[in-house]
Amino acid sequence: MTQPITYELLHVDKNSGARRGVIHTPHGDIQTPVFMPVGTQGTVKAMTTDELKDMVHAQIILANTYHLFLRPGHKLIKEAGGLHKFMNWDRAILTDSGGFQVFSLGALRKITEEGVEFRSHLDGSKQFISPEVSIEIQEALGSDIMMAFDECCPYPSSYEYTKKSMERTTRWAARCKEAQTTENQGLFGIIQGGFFEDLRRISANDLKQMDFPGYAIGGISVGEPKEEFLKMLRFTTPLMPENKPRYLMGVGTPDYLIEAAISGIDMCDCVLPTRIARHGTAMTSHGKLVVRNATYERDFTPIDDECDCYTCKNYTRAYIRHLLNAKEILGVRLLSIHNLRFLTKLMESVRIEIERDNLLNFRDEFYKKYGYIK
RNA sequence: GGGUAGGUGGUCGAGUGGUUAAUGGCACCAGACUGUAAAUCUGGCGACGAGAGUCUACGUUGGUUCGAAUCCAACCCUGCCCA
Repeated sequence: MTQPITYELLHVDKNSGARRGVIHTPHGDIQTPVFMPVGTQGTVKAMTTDELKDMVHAQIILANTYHLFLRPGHKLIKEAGGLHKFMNWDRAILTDSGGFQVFSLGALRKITEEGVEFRSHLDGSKQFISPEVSIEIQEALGSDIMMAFDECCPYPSSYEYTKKSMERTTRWAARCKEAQTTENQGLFGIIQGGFFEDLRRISANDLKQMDFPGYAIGGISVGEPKEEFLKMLRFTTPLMPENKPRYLMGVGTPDYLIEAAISGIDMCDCVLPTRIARHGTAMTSHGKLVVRNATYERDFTPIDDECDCYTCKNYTRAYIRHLLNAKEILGVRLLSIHNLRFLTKLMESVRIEIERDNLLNFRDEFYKKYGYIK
């Protein structure tokens, strides 16, 4: 069968080693490195799909297996014609497997070799997700890229626990691959191993044997110090195949995204831009800006004077602060548009700078203005 | 004019003799947020002080008491009812 997800390497930055490429999917090409907005429940919170295309220029978005399984149910979405049709999005979709919920719903789940029993955060009911169930759900959703069902370990975790967990994740990955029945979806393996280099190496090697069309790094950016993050990122990325997409899960902040690209990552996703937008904070070229704060009460300038987004072209800090203060939905919407566009724009710049072999200089310039965050 | 209920910190509103600078909500101020249990959560919120602490406060004035937002008196003001 022809592989539905393929990676084409266009250029490698001679100075940083960063990759400029294209991922071909059944729902269009993705220019990489790419930032993928997260739309857990079949919606990037507060955004219409037209806004995601026209204002944010999103090439691909995420959705979540666990959440859509609980509500409205994957069968309903299949009945609707799949998630693309259900949510009116004709570009690529990547679905997370529910693996992150094994981590984030720590208190509400029980892990066994067979799978994970969750207490639904919605109604407390018992739910069970195994590698096979996760794939069944993701196939029903019809995403372009499915993720293997994994466990994302908390930070810190002991060597013993991390090792057991990683080995189980590897066995689960094999079961996911075995369970897949569709030919128009690509299943990515997830490298785990916490903050232990030998475990990362084992995980990467074992998963490579299974020949997935793409690989992800999971289990970092879970609250560790930045040095730890960078160390693990720089150690793990070179272990990933060069001819396939490399996806760093759950990142993030502008500085992390640039570092990821430099180390050779092609894809990143994060809830941060939309979440902090809802909480009143903007990402800007000069660092983060808490628009809620009283300092901006009479600031009639845009969120970011260097931004080309709809929000920055049309609205002021003072107005957005007022909307947030008055709890008007528009404030959250405008900030979400801005934050998402800020990151997709950042990645556009990253792609251009890679082509010019100039990403390292770009990073230095960016940090000068943005502030290097430890 | 008579009766009645009441006047508490930005606001609404608890508190009816001491451990009360005074519960709580809201407003306000700040912080956190990284494969979304998140339009959420945490903290602050009389003044001065880095702090220990000091001072000023529960309509006003006076009183009772070791001690008063809490009890008493007069006055001022507000709501409601009657004339």
